[in-house]
Amino acid sequence: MQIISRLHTHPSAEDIYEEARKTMPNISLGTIYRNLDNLSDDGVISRIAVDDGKMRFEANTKKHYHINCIKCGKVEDAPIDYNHNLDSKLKGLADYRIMGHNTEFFGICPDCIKNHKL
Amino acid sequence: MQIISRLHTHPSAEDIYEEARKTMPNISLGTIYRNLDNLSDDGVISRIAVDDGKMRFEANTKKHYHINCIKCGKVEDAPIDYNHNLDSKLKGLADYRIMGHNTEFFGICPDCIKNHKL
DNA sequence: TTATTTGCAAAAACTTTGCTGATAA
DNA sequence: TTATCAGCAAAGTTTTTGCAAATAA
Repeated sequence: MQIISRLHTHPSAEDIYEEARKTMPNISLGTIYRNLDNLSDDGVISRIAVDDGKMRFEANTKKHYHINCIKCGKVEDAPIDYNHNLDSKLKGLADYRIMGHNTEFFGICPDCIKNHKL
Repeated sequence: MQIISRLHTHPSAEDIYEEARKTMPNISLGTIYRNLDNLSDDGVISRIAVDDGKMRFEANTKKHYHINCIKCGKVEDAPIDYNHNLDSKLKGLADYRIMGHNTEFFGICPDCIKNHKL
């Protein structure tokens, strides 16, 4: 938990594992996944699904959006508020019991623009 | 391509494989993945990342949103328009070169509400 | 013939699970 | 002591890849 709070990088399980091993060299990846599951079931951390196939985690459980660089894969918080209004709007249009939404912006980050990476 | 156009269910690679085997019994999953990659690189189909770990595909390449049932996993198009304005708004706030966004609603579908599945 | 695509099987990437021993209550 | 959690390794799921044979240009 301390590790996730400390990292502001939206780490994957593997990232957290690497970080954890610095202080607990014998910890296993299975333990990381199990604790990540427990923490997110308890609502203490949140899971982020990015289009790159791996789950990411963060300590910020407040609803907010992310922005993902399609070149380097970096994920950051988007500087824009969660639109609760959108959920209300959809409630009137769909027969679903709407519980929320996730919005993920994609684009090219300043670093990759500067390095004109392809 | 015909298969994806015909199915309106946002199928996964596995779903498309099952469907393809009905007419081409010897087709392999590797071929499905390769063609799915080619088609989406060419922009003829689009990829949808849902939080359940597998990619889904659809023939509709027009920007739109999805709604995902957290009980049965079903994915449908959300009856709400893409908000181009949101991209413009973020362009003024972030140093990213914004290319678009994906919004995925989550909730419980009518069928699962009716069957009060847990 | 030359280039492209396929089937097949193996491997890769990410995540989950079973089991035994360690730790905590 | 009894319940919970960890390490380890095996297995599960989804996706990618190497290669020789088949097909298309």
